[in-house]
Amino acid sequence: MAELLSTTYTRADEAFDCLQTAIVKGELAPGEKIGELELCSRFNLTRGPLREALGRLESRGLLVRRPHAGVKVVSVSASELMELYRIREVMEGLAARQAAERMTDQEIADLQATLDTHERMIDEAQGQAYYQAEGDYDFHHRIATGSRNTKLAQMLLGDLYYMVRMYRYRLSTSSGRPLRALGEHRRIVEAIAQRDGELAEFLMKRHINAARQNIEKKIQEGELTI
Amino acid sequence: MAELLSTTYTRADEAFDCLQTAIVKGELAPGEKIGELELCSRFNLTRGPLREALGRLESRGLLVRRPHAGVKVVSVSASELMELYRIREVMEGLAARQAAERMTDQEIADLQATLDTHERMIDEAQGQAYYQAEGDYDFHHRIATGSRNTKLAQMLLGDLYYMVRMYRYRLSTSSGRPLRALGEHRRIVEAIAQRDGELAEFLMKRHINAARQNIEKKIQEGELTI
DNA sequence: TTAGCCAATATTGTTGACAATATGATCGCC
DNA sequence: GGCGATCATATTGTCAACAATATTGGCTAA
Repeated sequence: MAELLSTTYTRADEAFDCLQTAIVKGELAPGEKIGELELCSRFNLTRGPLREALGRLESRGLLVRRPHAGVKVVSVSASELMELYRIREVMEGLAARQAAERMTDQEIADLQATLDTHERMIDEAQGQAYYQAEGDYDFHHRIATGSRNTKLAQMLLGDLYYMVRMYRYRLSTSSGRPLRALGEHRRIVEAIAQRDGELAEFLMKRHINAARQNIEKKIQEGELTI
Repeated sequence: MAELLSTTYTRADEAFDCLQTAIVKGELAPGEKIGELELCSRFNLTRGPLREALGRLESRGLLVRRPHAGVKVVSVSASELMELYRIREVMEGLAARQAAERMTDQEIADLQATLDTHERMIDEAQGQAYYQAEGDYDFHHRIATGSRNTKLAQMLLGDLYYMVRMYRYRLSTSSGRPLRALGEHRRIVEAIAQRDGELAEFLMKRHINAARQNIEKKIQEGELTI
């Protein structure tokens, strides 16, 4: 069924991955207008596969194209970023509920183990927000997958997370937040382990809501410019 | 800024639209394997734009591609369709809440007017499920747009609805449901008109949940095969 | 001086030919 | 006779040249 082990990796896939990570990491700045030939030379690609990748990325909302005028990386305003978090809130709430109903015991055990890893990371690499961000991503990734809701996972992992991650990279995490976030993660996993879907949904929604408010505060304080 | 009036319509766009409607209308059956050359002759296209359109459609989950093996229309199982409704439930709940907060009075008035039109349609074209489906689509479309949440509207209108509509076309609406659905629509609009976002969200979620249960029942009764 | 128009240019959109690969049938072997 | 490997074929992936169009700079006129 799921032939994701398909070893065949086409140039268009390569182009897609390269561009996506470049956009997410900020190597291609939001609002930046980029030419096809420039991208070709930069990633050693030809225009055919590149254009196919551009089409996919446009479809996912990471860049906008105007016929004959070129392509530019999407720039998300502060208010749009907040809207993204509102969407995450309800979708990940659903994911948590379904994960509580459907994750295997093994998966839950693994999830708890990763939280321990995250805790060590936070201790060791104090202030290095990068690891925290990666750990956070890992946590949400596992729950999205654990929901066993293919489309939901696809929308979260394929669409929303990439847009959110665009801003994670320049978001200096506030000193207190990582530990509080870890605590929230633990409570969510607890609820999942107890197969309490309703509680898991509630906690997840509150967790993402808190993250949103945290970012909103920073934007208002001018620590984060978008 | 928003040059959506951009009159330039590229071949790839054309290909995309043609294929999308063909898939939604069932002219390309789910699970059907289709060759590129066949599609080219069928829609009078060349392979370049076609491939770009295929990429976009794959990215939206309407078809799956395996390198060198061809492309086939996605086939959604009954359980996956139910999962789609679970996603709709939370996302449209959010849309309704934000619509209650943000729609203009004019938009709300228009929305109420369309409900009157729908009522006439149901009266006149008794049993003609097609009009009911279109009216229903119109209703949900307006609320998604009215949420003023760009990404949310994009995900609903660009992704989910097309997948759901694939099955709308072969779903014979049960005699009682259209009128009940209209009543639910009216109550949702009422809540929006009173700017009661919480209630609008609750009613929308219940509305979609009812639709899901309706379909689920039909599937179990064997009236609808997927 | 500035506003509007026009043309040159560079970029994108499109096309058809070429290369690589999965499929399916044939043949040989067990 | 059934099963596995091999090869031919058709289909997809890739490429480079051609056509169409939006932008930009300069020019003219008010």
